[in-house]
Amino acid sequence: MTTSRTQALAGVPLFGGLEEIELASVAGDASVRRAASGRAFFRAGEAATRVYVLVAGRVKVTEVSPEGHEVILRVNGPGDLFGGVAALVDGSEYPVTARALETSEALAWSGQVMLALMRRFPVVAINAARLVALRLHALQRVHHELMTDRVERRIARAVLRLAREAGRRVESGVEIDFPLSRQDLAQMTGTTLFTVSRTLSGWQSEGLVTTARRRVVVCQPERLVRIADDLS
Amino acid sequence: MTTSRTQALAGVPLFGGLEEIELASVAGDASVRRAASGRAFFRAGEAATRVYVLVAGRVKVTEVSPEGHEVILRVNGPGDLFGGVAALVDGSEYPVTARALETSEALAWSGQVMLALMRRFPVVAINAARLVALRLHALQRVHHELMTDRVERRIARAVLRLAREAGRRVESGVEIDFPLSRQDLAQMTGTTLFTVSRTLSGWQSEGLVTTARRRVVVCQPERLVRIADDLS
DNA sequence: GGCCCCGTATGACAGCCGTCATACCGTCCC
DNA sequence: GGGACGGTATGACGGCTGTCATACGGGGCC
Repeated sequence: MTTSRTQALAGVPLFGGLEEIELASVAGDASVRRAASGRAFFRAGEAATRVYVLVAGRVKVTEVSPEGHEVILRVNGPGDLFGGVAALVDGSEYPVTARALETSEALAWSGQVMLALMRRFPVVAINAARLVALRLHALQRVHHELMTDRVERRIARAVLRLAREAGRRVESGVEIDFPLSRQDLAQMTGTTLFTVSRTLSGWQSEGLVTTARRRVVVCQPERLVRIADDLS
Repeated sequence: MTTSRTQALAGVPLFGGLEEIELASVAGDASVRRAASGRAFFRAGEAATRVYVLVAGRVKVTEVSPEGHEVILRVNGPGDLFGGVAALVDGSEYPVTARALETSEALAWSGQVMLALMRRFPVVAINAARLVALRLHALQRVHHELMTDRVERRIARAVLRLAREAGRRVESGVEIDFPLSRQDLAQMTGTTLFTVSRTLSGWQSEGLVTTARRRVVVCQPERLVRIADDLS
């Protein structure tokens, strides 16, 4: 029971630096949450009561504006913290929605319990600060790209990032290992599904990628990198 | 000496929850850093050795891409943490540049000392995680706007934010209390100085704002809010 | 006081890309 | 197997806004 949870927490960055016994104690305070593909762990606006660490599956974190525009902020994989630090602020609400892209499993702690853990094991609080900072830096880079780069380059960067973080080797190249629609890519890169469709079509006809329904395989990463980084 | 530093730290969010004696101890570990207008506390790429808390003045945090495009990520005021969490990661580099917009003064701790403080006072680490999370959420909102909103709305939002965070009441309205050029606004909103100039000119001729060299005064905030929020 | 430079203003032009319309196709579900 | 639906493809059109050129004016520095 708890031992399998403890194993799930080994190697999770949030708990790096804890002894095994401490890890077991942390695991003992956790509850298991599962979400089928398409279901939400939590939605924006709900009371932020829990902190999650993803154990298996994949979770997309999205934000919706009052006008109804939805954007994808990131896609989390196993080991990632999410729902994170909103839950540490009393009475706050989740600012984002976390939705399973495929059947997913996470460990969860209430904000109160996580705060107690952090006071008991300061390294966990330090890790949390670091992790959020890394996420901030990643978002700063994407934000910078959005400000200064054309659409094609932004899509190239997004595809390369996803291939790096969630790629699986297949015979023809590296496949992005979860369902990814044109619309999803558009919501990550600040463009429209039409432009993404056009761009991927172009790349496909030149052999850079092969695509199918909600599938993308990167065949020639180096040419994609050239699109992403070329200083012209 | 240390007592004046201690006073400077009272009310700083990073150290919320510390007793006065503890605060004095924290202050004792700090060194004072000053930067004249236009000088940098640190630059992107330098070894991230120090954590700063701004005591007086104003600091803009910018990021430069390999192509040389510079964007402004935020403007910090007194009490704000900056250079923050990069310094907690061993051997890391600052991902951004922090430059004084006016003569500024900060307290600084080495990353090692700050880590020790966090282990001794876990609440400081928890505060740090919260603060970085708040900054992340703020950037997420701006990022969302950049993806979905037109330029005029983005500029309106940026001006309103600055007026709220760094506004000073004057007879004709609320003046943004530090030098702010068209170029600065462009680098905050992902557009060009030309478009900002055109937009502000339009607003000025309609009486929404008055402008001068690196000066912006918001005269009719409610009409600016309408531009920022109108669902049309 | 005068010069230089930075910041600003404004017009002309073009092109990236958003918007809308239409059609195709694979998948799922009865 | 057939229909419905969600995802994709592609064209036409237009406008927001980036790019470039030019000019002006106020501040600061010698």
